[in-house]
Amino acid sequence: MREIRFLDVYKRLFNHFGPRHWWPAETAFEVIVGAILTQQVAWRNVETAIANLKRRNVFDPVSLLAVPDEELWELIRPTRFFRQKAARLKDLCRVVMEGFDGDLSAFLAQEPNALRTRLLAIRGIGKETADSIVLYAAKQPVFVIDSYTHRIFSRLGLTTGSESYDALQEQFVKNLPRDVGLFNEYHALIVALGHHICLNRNPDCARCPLNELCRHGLSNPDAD
DNA sequence: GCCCAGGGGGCTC
DNA sequence: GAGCCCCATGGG
Repeated sequence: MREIRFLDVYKRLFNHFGPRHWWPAETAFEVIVGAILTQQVAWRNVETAIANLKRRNVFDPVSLLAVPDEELWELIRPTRFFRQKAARLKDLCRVVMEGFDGDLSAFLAQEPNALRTRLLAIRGIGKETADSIVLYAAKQPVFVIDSYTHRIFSRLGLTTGSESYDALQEQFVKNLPRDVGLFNEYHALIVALGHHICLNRNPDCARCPLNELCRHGLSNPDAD
């Protein structure tokens, strides 16, 4: 019942959008930096900031820690809240340096729950950011919840829309096979749907796959 | 000019 | 736990 519906939504989204190839990053370090910088900001601004960091040649834990705060602020200014985010980036780098000799892959190779707990202990890394890092950088099967997930699945009638982060995550985990590839693709597809003719701006868009899903009552996942 | 993006923390009640 | 404010850029 529920399990089929969560998978049906996935299938219909995948049929519509195709593979999303997430996370848009070349390295694990880039995933982590992007996950912090993307908080409450459009992704294009993150791309600008990452390009700035690469151009300045400070795109690794050691170099980034050596940049004076004022200079780091200017490099990541396009991502809003740049003073906070600069401190968060440095805190993360410091954890990797002090606990793992700067070995990022060793840091990410921890047992997933331990990694998540360690990430959550860093100020400025909450559940969504931590789970994004565990899923997309460490490639462990945790399901990432974001605001689109809350909005879309309550619109579909599968959830109430007022669940906590943990409760909604639990819904996905218990109704889907625990597969890192599926979790990776599903969250990316949810974001794609959220971006596509966004829910509040153009709810009547005839081509919106969300409305398509609603009209068909999620009953025919293979007919798209 | 106005709105809002791929959040999180701290505070209050 | 919910509600509110703070952080403070840039494109449509």
